[in-house]
Amino acid sequence: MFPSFPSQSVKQYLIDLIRDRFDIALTDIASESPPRTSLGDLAFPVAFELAKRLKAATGEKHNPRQLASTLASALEQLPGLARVEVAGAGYLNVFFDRAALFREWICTAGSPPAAKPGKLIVEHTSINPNKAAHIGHVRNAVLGDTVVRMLRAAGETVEVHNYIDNTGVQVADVVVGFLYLEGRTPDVIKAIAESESRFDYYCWDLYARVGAWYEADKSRLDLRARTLHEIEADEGAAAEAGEFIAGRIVQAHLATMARLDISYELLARESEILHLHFWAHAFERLKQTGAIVYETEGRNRGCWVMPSEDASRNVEGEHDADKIIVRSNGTVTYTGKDIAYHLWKLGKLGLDFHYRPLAPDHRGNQVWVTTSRADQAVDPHPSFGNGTAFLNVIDVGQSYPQANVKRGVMAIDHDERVARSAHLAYEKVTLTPEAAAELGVELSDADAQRRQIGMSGRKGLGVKADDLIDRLEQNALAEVASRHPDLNGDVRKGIAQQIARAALRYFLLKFTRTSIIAFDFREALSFEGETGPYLQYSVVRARNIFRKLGRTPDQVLADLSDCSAEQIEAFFADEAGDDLWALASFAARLDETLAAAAANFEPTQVVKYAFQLAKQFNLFYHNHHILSEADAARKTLLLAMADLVRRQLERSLALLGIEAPERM
RNA sequence: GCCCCCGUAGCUCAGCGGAUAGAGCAUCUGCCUUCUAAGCAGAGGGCCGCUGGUUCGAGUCCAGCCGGGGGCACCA
Repeated sequence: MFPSFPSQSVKQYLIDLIRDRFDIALTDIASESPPRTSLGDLAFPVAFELAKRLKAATGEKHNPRQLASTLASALEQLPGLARVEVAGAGYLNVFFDRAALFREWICTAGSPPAAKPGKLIVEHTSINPNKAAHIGHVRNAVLGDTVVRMLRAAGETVEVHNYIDNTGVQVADVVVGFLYLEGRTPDVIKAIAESESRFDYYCWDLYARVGAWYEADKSRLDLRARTLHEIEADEGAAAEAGEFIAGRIVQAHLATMARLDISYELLARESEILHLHFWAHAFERLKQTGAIVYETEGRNRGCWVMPSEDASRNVEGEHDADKIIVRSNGTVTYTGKDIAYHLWKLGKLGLDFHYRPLAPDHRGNQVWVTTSRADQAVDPHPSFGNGTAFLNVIDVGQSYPQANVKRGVMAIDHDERVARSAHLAYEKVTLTPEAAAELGVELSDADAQRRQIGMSGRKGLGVKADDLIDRLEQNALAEVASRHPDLNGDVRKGIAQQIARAALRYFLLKFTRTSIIAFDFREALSFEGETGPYLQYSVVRARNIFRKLGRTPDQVLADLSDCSAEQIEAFFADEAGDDLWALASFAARLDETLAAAAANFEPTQVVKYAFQLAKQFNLFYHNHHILSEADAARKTLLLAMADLVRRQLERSLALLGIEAPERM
């Protein structure tokens, strides 16, 4: 148990009360936070709803205010409440027993939530392994990683996958660049990787050059097709080069993500899905269940298609709503392969990968990667797959194929737990014209008129993740050095890294998933205002109070038993006491915030809560100089407040993948 | 043509059907001999795109429209 607001128990009591008194069955009732603390801790507009339901049931009109008043007198019997008031046109405002709740919050130490059944498989990052990661990829990874942290904190078992498309067009393009544009052999590519300090940056540039090279002579696209085929068949120099390049770039991506405290349990590679014939198995299943049908006539003649739920949408001359899974030439589409992969995720394929260990991650946890070679397989390995649902963090542009994948999987396994599977779609990161200019991009007139410019790996246009993190760390280091000249270099560097990580993660999470982020350097590089470092700073301030005091929070909290209920009551009594209570009770609302955020897969809700809590804490810090407080009991209570908020703030930050340094 | 997302302060964005719509940035004004000013306080700034509808109550739900972005392959 962590400190929490007892809104659920009050709500349930009201539901029962209404059922007994009025014979009206409400499954859930709305509650809200009153606009001011003086109006109470919880408000229920339930009397309005009740009046409506009573009128529908009996035909009689009821005054909401009167109903609220009836409910209020009954509700006051509930232990833990100080009083209940009726306000406005019929609001039921509940006031908690502050002294009792505060003592409870201070004493609840916190333990993990009860484990929920099943296993969620979260796939995120999944960057094409052919070039350095850019800020858009980082949004994906930070979002996915944060959702994983939230789900785990909410009691879910989560397995984290990073899908490696090592046999796709993008890898093929870089292979074409090395083999044909630059005329390298696989051995020379390996030598370049050794001599270049940033192989991923080299590939970034090369990929852009290949795009222009195709553009200059379209017949070169034949090389892409040939290379892609060789990679898929695992033959020749192209396959060797592709395997090497993808492997190296994946290492670079893992290193970049480690800087943001992001890691994975399994890297699932597309090459295995091909070589281990996942599709052949899935094909049989899909045919058996009738999920796909063979077309003998019409536009899709000779194809296996997944019929649209709504056949009327197949209009002559328009796009076909049926999704082709196997082409008339017998080859399978991406959607088909992805259905096979997702059937594996749910343990419904009847086939498994082989696994081999990769290096441990930055926290020392073993990372595994799939392999198609039985001789490379290492046993024992953790049990991968067999999930009850999958969650895919993929940008919103993939909504249509993702919907088709889920449809295909559900056709075979329509378990309600599987139905929880979802595409966690998020919008892209674009560049402001200013940011593009700073990257040295020449804008066309049309682009200059726009408010945002899309990033393009193909054009080499984008903010590289490591460049941005470097700048953040550099700026943070300069700030730390000026504030703490006494600290040694390594400590300063460590603090700067924590600050940089917080700034970037917070920046990417403060926008809701559906909001396009127009990347602006000034905003992203800021450490002031609504930023990650602001939150860290709040925690550091709270810790500094105890450091200066020379006692630990536990020692101080032991003193709390010396405080009488009357003293705590008095502490929260007057107008200033209302403000103190507002802070304490807001700090107790993390769990309900987390529950809502996890249910919506929306980290922004935690972000806004944490920022709000930090802001309120900073005001408290400013208004109450704790260490100079003369009244011993009051000082103890102020310290207890500071520690309660600090604990909840640190928990909130941990959900966001942010740690507060000891000093900053 | 169909589908999805967005439209809220000068800018960037929050806002579970509920009480007087908020924050950061920017502008202006105060506050460092104190537990760190990466901070705090204050001021100005809003037909919540438009029009209807549902509701005791709509920025929030529904319909239509306007504007911006994305999607609708025998590509991935």
